Amino acid sequence: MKERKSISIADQIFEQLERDILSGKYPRGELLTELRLSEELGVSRTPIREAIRRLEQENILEEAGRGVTVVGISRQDMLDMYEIRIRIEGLAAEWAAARISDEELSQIRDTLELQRYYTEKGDGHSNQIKNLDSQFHELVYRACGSRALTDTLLGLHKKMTKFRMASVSKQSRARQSVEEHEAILAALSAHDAAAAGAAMTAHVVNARDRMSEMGDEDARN
Amino acid sequence: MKERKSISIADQIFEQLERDILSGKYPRGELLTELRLSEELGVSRTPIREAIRRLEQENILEEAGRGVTVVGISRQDMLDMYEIRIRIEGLAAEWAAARISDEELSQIRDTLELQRYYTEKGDGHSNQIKNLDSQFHELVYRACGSRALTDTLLGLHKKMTKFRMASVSKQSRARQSVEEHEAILAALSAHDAAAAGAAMTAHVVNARDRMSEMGDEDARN
DNA sequence: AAGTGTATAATTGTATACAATTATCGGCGT
DNA sequence: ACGCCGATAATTGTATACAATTATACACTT
Repeated sequence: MKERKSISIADQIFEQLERDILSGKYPRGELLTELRLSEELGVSRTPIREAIRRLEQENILEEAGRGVTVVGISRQDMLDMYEIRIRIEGLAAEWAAARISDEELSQIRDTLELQRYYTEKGDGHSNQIKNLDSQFHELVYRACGSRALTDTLLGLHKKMTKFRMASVSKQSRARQSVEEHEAILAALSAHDAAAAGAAMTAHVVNARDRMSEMGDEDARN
Repeated sequence: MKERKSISIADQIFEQLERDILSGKYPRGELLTELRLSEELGVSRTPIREAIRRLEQENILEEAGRGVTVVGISRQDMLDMYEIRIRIEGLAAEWAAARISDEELSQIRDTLELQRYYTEKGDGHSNQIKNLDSQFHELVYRACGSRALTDTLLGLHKKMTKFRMASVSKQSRARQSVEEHEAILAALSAHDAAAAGAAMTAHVVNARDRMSEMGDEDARN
């Protein structure tokens, strides 16, 4: 009955540092040393080291002779990631349409239903909506049946969702997002690969355009 | 005068394990434990652990309750990675064409010249040719000016070049590859983004087709 | 005053000890 | 014979000790 996860300290540190770096808490260029982090976080250097190595592997940190420096991601990185997703996320939807199971379809349906519910309910649920949006995309990634494509998209998506506050969207935009998700789900349900790909690509293009239009006030590189 | 790199044991272990896994030395599904690896490789568990964490981050290993299991990559993964590259590697060439420096151009030119030299010289240089081919692509990635795109493509490319013996190519094909590289370089030199993108995409398409045609005899999943 | 060398401090790299968790095996009861 | 249960072994997680490396500061020389 006890589904013990037993999250290790190293994993927690990794998640926390990743979040703090991508959200901008640690400014780009900041030097981090193992000793400082281990004192700040109250654990030994061992789990810190593991977390740092993993973050280096993700190119979020980079070694700097002594210690590591924060690389993080910039607004431009976000736009570039959209350009990449525009070119391959439709492919994931195409492949998913061809092979998705009823079980997977109903998971997506449930997720989307919740998203619609919170969106119509009004403000105050931006966090739930954000998480459900992420879940929708990740379910499609996993349904595409290609580990290479799933991994690539999951990696990009994870960084994007954790970036700053990840664009708090207005309700009008949230409604549009739900509609686009519904179009994607319809095409997936019909196993119409071309339609699913086109709908997904259009959706990502819209998301990019929304971010492009959004404030440039955040000048921090 | 001494450009000391001081490669740590952890880094060496990482490289070695990555190579051995991607080349198929460790069969998919094999269970690896820290103790076994530390005994086999004659080092303590600490550097082993770091290497394992990094390989997990690359989705080449995955945790398995006790120990980690080898995931590696399959022939199908290779084909999928080609599909991804077909859709984004042209973008890297486009962006590179717009901003590449003379310094970067001459590096690519030098690399290509060597590749042509070894290719014409005949067989017995497949290793050099393979490395120069990798170098060509990676120079373009780095010239594109986008960390997100560079990282994504480097990650895919690294896995592909280390896969099995990475397709020992016949000389006829090697010549064709040189020609395609020359077309890409010409477009980059002219700062013609559209031509560079088209040439690069065509090049990756050809590489995929060659692999598609190549033997299916390797049934190992 | 500038540069060089050396001592010193700070930091990372590696090994090991120990704790905690999880699997495995054998015995016991039914 | 089958399944449950506990002891034992195997394995990972964390901390710490120590070695090795690298940066820093300071004195000394020219």
